[in-house]
Amino acid sequence: MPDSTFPEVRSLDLFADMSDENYAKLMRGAYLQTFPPHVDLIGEGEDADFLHVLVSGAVDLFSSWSNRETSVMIVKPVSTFILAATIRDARYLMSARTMEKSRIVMIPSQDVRAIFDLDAGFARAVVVELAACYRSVIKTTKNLKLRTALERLANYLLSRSQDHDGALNFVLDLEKRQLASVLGMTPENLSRAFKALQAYGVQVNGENVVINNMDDLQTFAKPTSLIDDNRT
Amino acid sequence: MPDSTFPEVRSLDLFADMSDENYAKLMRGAYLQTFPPHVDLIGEGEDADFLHVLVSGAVDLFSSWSNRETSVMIVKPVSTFILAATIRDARYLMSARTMEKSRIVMIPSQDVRAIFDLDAGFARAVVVELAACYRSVIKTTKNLKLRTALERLANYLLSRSQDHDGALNFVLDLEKRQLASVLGMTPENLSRAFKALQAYGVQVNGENVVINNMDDLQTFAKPTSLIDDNRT
DNA sequence: CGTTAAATTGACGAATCTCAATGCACGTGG
DNA sequence: CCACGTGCATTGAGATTCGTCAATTTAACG
Repeated sequence: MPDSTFPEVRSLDLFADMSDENYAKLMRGAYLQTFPPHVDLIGEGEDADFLHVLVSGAVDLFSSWSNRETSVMIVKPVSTFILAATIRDARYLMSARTMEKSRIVMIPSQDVRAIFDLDAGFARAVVVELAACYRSVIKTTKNLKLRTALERLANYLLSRSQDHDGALNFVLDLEKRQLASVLGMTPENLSRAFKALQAYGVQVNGENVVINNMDDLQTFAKPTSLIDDNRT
Repeated sequence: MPDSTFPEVRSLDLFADMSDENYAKLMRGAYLQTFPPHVDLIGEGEDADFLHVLVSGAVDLFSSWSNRETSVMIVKPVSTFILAATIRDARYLMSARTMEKSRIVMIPSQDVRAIFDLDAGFARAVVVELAACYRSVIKTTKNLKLRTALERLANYLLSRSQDHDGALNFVLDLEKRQLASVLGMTPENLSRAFKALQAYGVQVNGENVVINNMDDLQTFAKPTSLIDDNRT
């Protein structure tokens, strides 16, 4: 609420197209908060009172049922989360916790909905953002239903390699236990999956990954932009 | 293009709030087509040239990878499909085929995007619709990652019971092979799952389902509105 | 009826989870 | 500096879930 209008937030695609006036209105009731690692931010089932914008750090969006828990997605800066619940004035479908020290801007949901009606540029950006989120989750579903755990892991490694400009060695950006949950498997199974990928030239040492034979791995993983690409 | 402006479409939430003028503009380039059963409408990977509105019949949205195929969702009238690809001017992530004889209105994607910018009511409706779709897919992901196939089936039956006003017996609205694909299992596994649910008082005869002991089934299935509810 | 596709059943194997034990890193406090 | 937690990762053994293949039964429809 102070003078600062959160420049990192302003430059987000979601807010870039709106008028200064409406942006100011939107941020009037917002506040920036810093959280330590491993702090619960949101519990699934709660009302979506705020749209959250992750400015720095990392947030785990997870869900529980019947003593089981799974990580649905990991949010990296700078991006928003739980936009859909805010729009629909509904309950959160996922819980959220910080993975590292994180700075988060919280914008009252009712303000988001109000400004949405006032600002066509913002409305357009929300739609484009939501459509991207939707497509991303569809890809997750296809990944889960069409592939085995080993295939999901292989494609995950190829994706990370792409993120590093196609590098043949890189560092995992997630704890293995986290990665296992994201990929829909147990940590034990992940360990064995890494070993199984040795047959395709993958070496893993701690958090370091080396792809010795990109062709072999790609032949096995059969990546496709209709599942693995984060952009289109 | 003719006089008819597709009243069934007009009354959809998505189009209800827009001006007559903009609705007319949107429908200027649209056309209604009737398809026989089991006709391919869309192949994944193709450009999203049209927003589709299913007026009657049923459409299967499915996806293939590496010789495998899975049904991601079933579309029932009256609703749109592949709105997200239209909005983002991207390629379809899913293929579509008719399950029965179906009437479908096809609206050029560029018109949808153009009218979106002109009509705030339409913009708002698109966002609300997309947010609902997003939340629905999140629930699908949770269902897949947190539950076994048997649990998914049990909850599916409870959902269908709810759809029939809580009736203890009802008729499956999908072929079993289709249902298996939607639930992420093989037809053989579905057969055995139905048998396994006998232990909880479920009787299946052809397409007829009887729930003899709702409490038993609910105790086993542990349904939750954060996964199973289609509305919120 | 006869043809076709779906559904079921059985036998088997692969994929995955669970439980328990061990190993390994990292940080704290002595 | 080292002992010792603590938590994550790994490994092994065994059970469970689930998929595959083949054969059979059932249902649907001309």
